[in-house]
Amino acid sequence: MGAAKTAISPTRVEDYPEWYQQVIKGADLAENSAVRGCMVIKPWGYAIWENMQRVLDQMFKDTGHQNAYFPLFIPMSFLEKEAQHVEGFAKECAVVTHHRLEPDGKGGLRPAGLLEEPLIVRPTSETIIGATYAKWVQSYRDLPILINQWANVVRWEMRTRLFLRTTEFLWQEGHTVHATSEEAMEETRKMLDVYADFVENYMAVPVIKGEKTAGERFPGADMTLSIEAMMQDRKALQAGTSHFLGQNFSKAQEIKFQDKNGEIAYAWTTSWGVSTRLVGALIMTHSDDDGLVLPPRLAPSQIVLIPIYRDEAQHAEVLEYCKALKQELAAQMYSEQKIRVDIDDRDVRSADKKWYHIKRGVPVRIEIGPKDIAKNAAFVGRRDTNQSQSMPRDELVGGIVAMLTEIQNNLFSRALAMQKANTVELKSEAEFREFFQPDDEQGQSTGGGFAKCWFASEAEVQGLLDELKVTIRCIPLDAPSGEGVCFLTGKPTATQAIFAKSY
RNA sequence: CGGGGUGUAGCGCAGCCUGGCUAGCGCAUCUGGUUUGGGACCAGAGGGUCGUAGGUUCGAAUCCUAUCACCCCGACCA
Repeated sequence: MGAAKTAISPTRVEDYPEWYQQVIKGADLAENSAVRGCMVIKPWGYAIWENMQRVLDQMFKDTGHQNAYFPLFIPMSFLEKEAQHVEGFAKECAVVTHHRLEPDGKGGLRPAGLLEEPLIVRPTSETIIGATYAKWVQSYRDLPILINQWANVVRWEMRTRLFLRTTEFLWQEGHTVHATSEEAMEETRKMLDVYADFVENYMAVPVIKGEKTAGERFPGADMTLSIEAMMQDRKALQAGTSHFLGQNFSKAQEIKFQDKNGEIAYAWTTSWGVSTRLVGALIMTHSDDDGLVLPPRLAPSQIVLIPIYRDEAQHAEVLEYCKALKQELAAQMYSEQKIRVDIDDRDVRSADKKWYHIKRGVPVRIEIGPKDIAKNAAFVGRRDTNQSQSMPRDELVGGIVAMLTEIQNNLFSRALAMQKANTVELKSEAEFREFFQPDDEQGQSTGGGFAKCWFASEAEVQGLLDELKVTIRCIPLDAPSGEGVCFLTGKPTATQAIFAKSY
């Protein structure tokens, strides 16, 4: 066979960033809006996010958290209270300075009603939530506070990309308060585990759990944990973070309480979040040159039935058969829910329908025509392997749960194999430079991969990292604890980290 | 904010340098027909203040001036 025609152009190898855009377009997930840097999330993309939300929300509740909602606006003075935090976010804040519009005399409008104190559109809510918690906490009996909110936030980024980095994005942010450092630390770790569990078992994206170095920490945190995933261009994507905030915010905002001994103590806080960026991670981990590939557990539609017919009489017969088959499939449980089955009965050529659903990543496609009905069979296509075959109807109905499970597992193991194949241990500057060298003259596909390296000091390696556009992703929680030798300076060190190019 | 670029039909573009008939092409859309187990073919149709404002000219998508918007590279980043 010659070069096969792909549904997405360019291919991943030809131009990865452009391929990513085209997958989103082909799957009809989202599009750019009239507002710079902000996206419109379309129904198919939003349905994926809703599935993510549903699963995560249950996980949060199962670990003792409740949902609440805090304001979109934060008084500017709140942000000023935690020095590191201000510094981290000041450069990317949307600021509301007026509360009214009036005619400008030239047929247009102009802002009026200057606010006494500017309001910041939340880039994250530590400050407004902390200020609220300060009022709620009096006694050790009020602790812990375990709250999550689903919200939108705004960060005025210079360059945006659909799902990966947009000016406004959707996320959840958990904010908790604890009486002791140990308890807050345990919460921080627990929520990282929840994220890792979700991303690996639902999104089928393998991750590395680790701790951020001081230079990569969340502004105002004592410790930041993250999960890092490898995309198909071998770049790293931070998929979730969990922060141990120590007493920094409680001191800045007076979150204090009387402990069992009657002493006044500052509380210990945490925060943790994942965003619509996860949709980007999903796309870049599994999709291929024919478009989106969705893991069954998160696919809005897990199975699509495509009727094939020539005339109205056949149409009626085939549709009848599809409806009955749908009922049998949809009655079964997969991943604690009824299987999501749709019949695509649109007045569109069947070949077009097939490609439509391939590009949208539907895990299982079932094509039904008169010939299949005669054999009491169905023509079944799997999106993960792109293989299709005729199956007896009984076998299909009886084996559908196993098939969905197999697809889910296959996606994960494929991604894990990819990650492992591109993770290496490097011991010298020469090896390091070689590893992160661009693959071609245009500098395309420059991912390199994950490099495990011993290093002695963040400051000492910074120059090299800037030069190669590499960052320290994390110090893996399971990193070796012994003594090593810094790959750059040769100094002895106890720290091994993962270095990678990143999004 | 620095350096480059682009604005022409829903989308993608040509035309501009060297001004000239009714502003074109591909995809998409609609109609009719032929097709129909695989991303169809033929014929036809609809759809444009050529980013905006001003200027030069008998005549401007094309030349000049101003302005707006967007894109790419850099600093920032879930």
